Amino acid sequence: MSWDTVYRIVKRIPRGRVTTYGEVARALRLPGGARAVGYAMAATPRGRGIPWHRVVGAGGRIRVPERYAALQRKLLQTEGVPTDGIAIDLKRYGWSPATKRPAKRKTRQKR
DNA sequence: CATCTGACGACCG
DNA sequence: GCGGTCGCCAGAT
Repeated sequence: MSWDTVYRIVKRIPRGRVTTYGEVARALRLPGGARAVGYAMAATPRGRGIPWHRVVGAGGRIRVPERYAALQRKLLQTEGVPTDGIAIDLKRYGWSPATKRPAKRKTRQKR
């Protein structure tokens, strides 16, 4: 596996939603590999359509350096994700990469 | 091959 | 709730 796998998942994050490093790592069957995911995100090339800003730390807390945190919060707010508080409400804006099953969405998700 | 590092996570005090 | 430690994985040296 490589970071390409991480990018693939990150790119699937719907607009207006966020996920955590841990979730991505779990989706890759790498529990505990959240760190590697974060490292991958740090090396994420800009301009490739990779919504890196939709990946946050556990609990929806921002885990990026200030210089990027400001931009990330702004981008998220632009997408409709309130980041004013200490953390993002994952219960509402969280998105599980492993649960991405829009196949038969009989029960539509609330937002 | 041995070590260190890092946009992490779970635990513990 | 906050800060420190340990364990985790992939890459770079």
